[in-house]
Amino acid sequence: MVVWERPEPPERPVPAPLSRDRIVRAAVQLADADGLDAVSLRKVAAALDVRPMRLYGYIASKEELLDLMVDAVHAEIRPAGDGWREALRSLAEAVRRAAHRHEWLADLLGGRPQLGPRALASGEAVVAALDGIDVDDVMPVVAAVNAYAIGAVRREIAERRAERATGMDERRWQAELGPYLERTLATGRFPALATVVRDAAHRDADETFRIGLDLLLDGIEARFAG
Amino acid sequence: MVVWERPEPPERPVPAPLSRDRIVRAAVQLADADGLDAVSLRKVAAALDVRPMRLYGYIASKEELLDLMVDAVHAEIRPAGDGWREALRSLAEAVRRAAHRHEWLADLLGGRPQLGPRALASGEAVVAALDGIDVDDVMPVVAAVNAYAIGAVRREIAERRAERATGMDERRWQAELGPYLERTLATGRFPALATVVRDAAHRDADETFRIGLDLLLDGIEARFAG
DNA sequence: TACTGGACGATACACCGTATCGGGACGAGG
DNA sequence: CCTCGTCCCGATACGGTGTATCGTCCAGTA
Repeated sequence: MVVWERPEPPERPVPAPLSRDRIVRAAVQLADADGLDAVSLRKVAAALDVRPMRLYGYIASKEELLDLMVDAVHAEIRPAGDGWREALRSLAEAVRRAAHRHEWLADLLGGRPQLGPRALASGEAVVAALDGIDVDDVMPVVAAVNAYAIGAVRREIAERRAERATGMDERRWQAELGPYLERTLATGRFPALATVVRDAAHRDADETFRIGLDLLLDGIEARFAG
Repeated sequence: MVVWERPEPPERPVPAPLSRDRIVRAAVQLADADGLDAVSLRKVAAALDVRPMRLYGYIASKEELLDLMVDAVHAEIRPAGDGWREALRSLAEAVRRAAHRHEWLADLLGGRPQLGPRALASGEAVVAALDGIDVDDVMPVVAAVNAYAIGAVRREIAERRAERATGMDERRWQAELGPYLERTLATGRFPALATVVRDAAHRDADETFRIGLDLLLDGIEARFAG
């Protein structure tokens, strides 16, 4: 059959150009939109118009994909500011801001060692800013600030989710947990707790985070940079 | 057929007596032995010689089972000691010890609000010990120590697992991560980090945890109990 | 005794991560 | 240029997950 009347071959779907970067971006997008549970290799593959097993050319397991996602977000975590104190504070606050932008980060933070290039770059930046501190003290100090940031952020995100889950309202969890807590405290089994909840000023999340961070930084200053 | 020659009905397995407590104990045992991934409703049910759906009479979802597991472990977390400082320190160290006994706890800590009776009892005990501190400052202080403990413990357990995964050896991760880190630091892209890793004294996990905790407690003391 | 309401849990569903291995692309040898 | 062998890709399949559904069976009542 001559070429003039021979039909073109069926439009073969161009194999979607793929890369770790594209895969990770798709996964992050899914997680941002619908939470970490929405990240499955099948869904990521579908978002890229690709069959699932194709991904295994770029990653060895789902765990690796999660590691890559965390490292990708570390690009947004760059300490800035003059002096060790500002560097540490901005590190902690950058972690918190990143977790606000990507709530799923709270589920992953601290779950596995972060040794990707962007995480190391964050570490490099903060360690470099700590040159006023004895080299033997740098690691414990950074570790402490990191630990605080991770724990505080997890707690904050967990609370935010619990509030959202019980009815989408902002101030009071009306549906379940609020009344449960009130009832439980009213039993008198937790008198000190009840007093604090009743009488103490209720701080918002920003303030709570800042207070704890300041306490830790004060302690560091007194010990190492006095 | 007369009863004399009619066989007895097949020995029906006595329906295993069940309770939340038994279910949670079985789940904790599975998690202690083989990690959190080994906890599935099917495996828990099998351990209790029961069909999976039976469990839904006692819990509404797997998430609730995990909440119950965390609360059960909180029975081991009781702050002790005289004065607010000792109470906070022993709280943090009790969390850490619990996570050493139940590594899976690190995966769950801070992931959801802890409002079970045993978790509240821990909170009650520590808040009661803080009566020397202004009522408005109690929550932020406890939250800060809790945040630090959660973050530090997660980090520590994550590292321990990474070491174990790369070849079961204690001091040096020979298989993968160690050499990777050395190679990466040798590139010169992270000079400050490389200096610290090369020159600084390497602290063990106990010491690292204690240092960070002391820093935080110092900061609290300076601000609120001075 | 006959009926009925409700609780229980076997079955089934939708989905997961990934091991396997058939088939097709491609390079080498005749 | 054709054939054969190799290797690698990815469709298929497997063994698992959490839990919705709804048939079955039993207890309680009329």
